[in-house]
Parts: sequence; structure tokens; C-alpha cells
Amino acid sequence: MTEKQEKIIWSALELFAEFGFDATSTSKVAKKAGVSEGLIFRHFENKEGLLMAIMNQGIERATGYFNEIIKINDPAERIKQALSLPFLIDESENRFWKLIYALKWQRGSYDDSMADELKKSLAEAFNALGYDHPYAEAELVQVFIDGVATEALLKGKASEQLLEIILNKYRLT
Amino acid sequence: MTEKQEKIIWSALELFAEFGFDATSTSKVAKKAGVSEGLIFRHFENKEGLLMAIMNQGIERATGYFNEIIKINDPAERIKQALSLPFLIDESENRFWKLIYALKWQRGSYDDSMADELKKSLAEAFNALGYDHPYAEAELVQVFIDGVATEALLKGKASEQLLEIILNKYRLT
DNA sequence: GTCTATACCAGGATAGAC
DNA sequence: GTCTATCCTGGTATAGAC
Repeated sequence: MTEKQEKIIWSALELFAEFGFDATSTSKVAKKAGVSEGLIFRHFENKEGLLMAIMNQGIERATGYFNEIIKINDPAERIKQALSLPFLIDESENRFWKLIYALKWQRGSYDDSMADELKKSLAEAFNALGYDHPYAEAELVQVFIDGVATEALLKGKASEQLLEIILNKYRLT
Repeated sequence: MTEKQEKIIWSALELFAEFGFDATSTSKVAKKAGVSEGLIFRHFENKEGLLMAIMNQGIERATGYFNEIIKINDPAERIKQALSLPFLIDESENRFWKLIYALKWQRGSYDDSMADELKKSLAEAFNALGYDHPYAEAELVQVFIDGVATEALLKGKASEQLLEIILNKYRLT
């Protein structure tokens, strides 16, 4: 991965996240990256390929976070860490997550498998704690994570109070 | 509003919701509506104007739902109805909501004022019930609503169990 | 690996007839 | 109110030189 390649990816991420994939032209990406437009196609085949390159980079980091939580053995602690997730994401990764969430709403690109393992491990945790509907509880946690992430990404950091009161409802404080 | 005008709006909503605003060409809208492309511009000025026409139509119905909830006097019941909201949306309105949520992620178009009144009235309800952080609680309800709506719109109807367990956490069953 | 030049097409939008 | 024809810009993508 050359320096220019990285510059292209970085610029594209910036623009895709802010204006959307379809509304961002390759010429704008090239200009922002300080690179000729042709170079983008040399390196990434086409615009779609550029998007894929961005996604692959980010997905790896994301699954990293998820695996950290999955390997926590104490059920209560695992749930607590999952709920805390959207509050811990580093601001430098905001653009990536914004792109992911925006893309969810675009035909075809929706893929939840990334988070499936996490959900399963949360269901197990709720089960171990004797909850009545462990799978639905895991789903609720995910709804909460997505909801808070959305709020944080669109309006700036979500309030810590939100985490406090949700943890309270689970008696995890 | 002529029949063709309505046909244009309907077709555009369908396509915008499925493929996104930027990825949908006016020619595709025209074809789907069985109408000449020029007619779109006669009636709606430009593509943006077509989007606005769609939004205005839907926003009215949406504020209708919100106002129904706001005017409930009993605090507990008001909260309960708000939480139930994403489970009550008629399927015929799915496309509209999908468009709204997708547009949230597009630069500039994000506008939360529609839901602001609801949030305020929820904060009052939590306050009346003696909660410690009424505003944060109202925020959490909105996070829940958005999260469930997202899940329902992207993967099909959300499970009723989700509602059941959340109502349980508020002791509203 | 990178740039310049360019092909080619599709997109939004307008004009003018009916 | 509606259609047909057309303009023009800008978007993706390729070719070829360095």
C-alpha cells in the first residue's frame, strides 16, 4: 500500500461519509487526495472497488472490538461492556462508522453478520443470568447500541447519563 | 394534484427508498410512473423539489402520530404508547420511513425538530413519575424507538417480545 | 506508480409543440 | 397538462506516455 493509495482511501472515506457514496464523484476524491483521477482506477478497478477497500480495512478493526467483548467470561460484565461499546469508540473512527451506518440503508449492502457472533454471545450471557427471553434481551442490547451510535454519530457524543440509566435498568451499575 | 403528479410522487418514493436519492435518476422515476421525464420538472422544478414534495406529505402524517401521544395525559400511558410506536406503524408507510432514516445520514438533510416536541413531553412524563434524570430517560426512549424502527425497516417486523421486555424494564406491563 | 488526455454515456434540465 | 426532442455538464472509465 503506497502513500498515495492510502491518501486516496482516506480522502474517499472522508467524502463518502459526509456526502454519501453516490453523491461523491471520483474526481472529487482525486482532488482531495492530490492525485490524478486515473490513479484511483489503476489501484481499485472502479469506484465500487474503492469502497470495498475502505470497508475491509474498517471491518477488521470492528470485529476486533466485538471479539474483545465475546471473550469476557463473566456474563454481567460481558453485557455491561457491550452496552458501553458506543461510548468507547474513538472519535478518529467516526467517519468509518458513519459510512457503515449510512450504507445500511442502501440496497444490497446491508450485512449484519459482523455483529451476529456478538449477539449470540450476549444471548448466552442473559441465559446464564436466568433471564426469561435471552435472545430478545440480546436483540434489545443491539437496538440500544445501534440507537446510541446513531445519535452519537449524527449529533455528536451521546451523554454518559444515557449509559448510566440503561445500566441501572439492568442493575449492572 | 393531478393523477400523474401523484403517480410521480409514488414512484419516486418507491425508488428513493429502495436505492437512495442520489442513485435514482429522474428518467427511472419517469419510466416507473409511466410519464415523460420533462413532466417531473414542470411540476416539481427539479429533483430536489420532488424530494421535498414527498417529505412534506409524509411529515404531516408523522407529526400526527406524535401529537396523538403528546396529548395523552397519564404519564405512564404516554411513555408506554411512545415505546409502542415503532410496532404500530402501518406497513404501507414503510417506504416513507425508510427514506427518512436513510436521509438522516445525508449531509444537511438531518432535522430532528419533528421529534423534539415528543421528546420534551416524554421528559415531562418521566419527571411527573419522579425519575432522577427525566431528560436522559426521554432520550433513551427515543434511542429505543429509532433502534427498533431501524431493525424493523431493514430486516422486517421487529419481534413483539422486544416491546414486552422493554415495557417490563419500565414496569409498564 | 503516476499523470495527461480523452472517450463515452447518463444525468439533470429546458424548449417548443400539442 | 403532457410529450418529444434536445442541450450540456459532469461522471466513470480507459489509453498511452513518462
